[in-house]
Amino acid sequence: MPLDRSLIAGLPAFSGLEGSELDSILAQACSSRFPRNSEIFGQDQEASHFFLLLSGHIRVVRTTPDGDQIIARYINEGELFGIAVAMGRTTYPASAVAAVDCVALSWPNSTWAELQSRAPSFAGSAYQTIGSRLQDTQERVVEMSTQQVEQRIASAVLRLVTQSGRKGETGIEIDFPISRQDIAEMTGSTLYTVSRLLSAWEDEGIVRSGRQKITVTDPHALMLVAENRRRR
Amino acid sequence: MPLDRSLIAGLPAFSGLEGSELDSILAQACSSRFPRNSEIFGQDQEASHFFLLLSGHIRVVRTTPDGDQIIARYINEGELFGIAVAMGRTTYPASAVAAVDCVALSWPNSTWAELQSRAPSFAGSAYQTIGSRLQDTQERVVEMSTQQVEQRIASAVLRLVTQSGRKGETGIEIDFPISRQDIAEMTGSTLYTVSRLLSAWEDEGIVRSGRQKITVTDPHALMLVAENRRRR
DNA sequence: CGCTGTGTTGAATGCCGTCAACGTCGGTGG
DNA sequence: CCACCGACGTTGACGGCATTCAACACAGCG
Repeated sequence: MPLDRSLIAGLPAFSGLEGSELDSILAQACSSRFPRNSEIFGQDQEASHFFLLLSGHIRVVRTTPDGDQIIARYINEGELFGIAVAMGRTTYPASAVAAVDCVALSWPNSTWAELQSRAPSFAGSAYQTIGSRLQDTQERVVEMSTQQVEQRIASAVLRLVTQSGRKGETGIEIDFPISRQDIAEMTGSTLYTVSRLLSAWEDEGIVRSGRQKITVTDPHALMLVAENRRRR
Repeated sequence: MPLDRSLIAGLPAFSGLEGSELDSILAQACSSRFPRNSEIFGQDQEASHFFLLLSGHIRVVRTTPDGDQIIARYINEGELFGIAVAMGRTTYPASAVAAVDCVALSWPNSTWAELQSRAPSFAGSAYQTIGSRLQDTQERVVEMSTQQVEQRIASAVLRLVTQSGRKGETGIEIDFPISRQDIAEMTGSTLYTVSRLLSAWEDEGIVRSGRQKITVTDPHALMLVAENRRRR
């Protein structure tokens, strides 16, 4: 079954392309389903494809030689990932794991060069994606260098709700399962510290949280925490 | 005076280009001298040019709203910098300061699009530069998340000597002036801790250091420190 | 009904940041 | 040439933040 261009027509990566161009791009793509917690690709694997996430959420994880794991970022719907080819890499620098059941398009890396010349605005958006990820990562380095754990965790939770938030009954909730350990791996902290802080914030009425679930009930207060301007 | 193509012919950014193409690229470039400690461009400034460092060393610095400074990286001879345009940015995300007297080529951003189509391999190398900086920065996040200060500082010093080292009499030395404060801003530490560690390493015969100068006399031992496998 | 993954909380330790005081070098101007 | 001054470097003492370890609670699931 051919893929319908409506899948991708609205995405920023494809803005400025004709319908027929969309079709020819899609003709080379392949759609796949990835169940929750399955690995889409592994760190240091030979990079064979690049991907576009159609639905779900993906966790990008780096593992150190001695087994520590770091969450590099979460990928949201409509974003490119696994674009090692656009960076001139032959292996994936991290692994990608489905945080929930996911659907993604994939293209063989061999199509990259042709795609780039046929649809330069698509390639351009890939480069821009890489650029903004560089910015994000630099920002993270700055945070880790200058802020203490509470502020970093508050910032991380804020980013999660703004990028992947869903309106719930009592506030904005992160719409995929996320554990204390996950937050720790995003902030260079430990699950114990995260647990303590979430408990403290819950006492202050800023968040509500439970098993693999975080709801921010007072985003403004959390912002003050992130900026270390909270009155205590 | 026109610029001679020998200035750039050997650089990886221009590999695979014809001599005449080099000349036409150079025709649009402008060569400038930047004295030590002068600012080439400032953080959040409108990005007007991109640059290639011909000689010297440049420090890329991010400043936080409350005045903390972080050294994002050092630029070495032959590297591109200030390539905000390749990331689709309109402002520079950090400032660039000459660590020593420098000479750099610069191109107006307006030439980027034409350069990209006329010499795609040049643009490609810019994208690869961005990609490898993303990798480096991710690596730095991993280090800051998993290693303690002594290991991070050892790694930073090792990177400096391998990327910008010069053989001295007693070992490999970093060939531009660098202070304890600079190392601290590269590692998310403080000048006090850096000073203590350098003193300790000097007692162990791993480094020799003085005012704005660091010489590694035993790189292998420093590597063991970086990997936390030193026998004490 | 146990088992595994997740979350909570207390207590103790220690790394490293902070502050203070002092030492030293190098450039500059009288 | 010398005195001065600012930038840089060193070292000790102290303290706090966050990790570490341990023990327990709870949920979901086979």
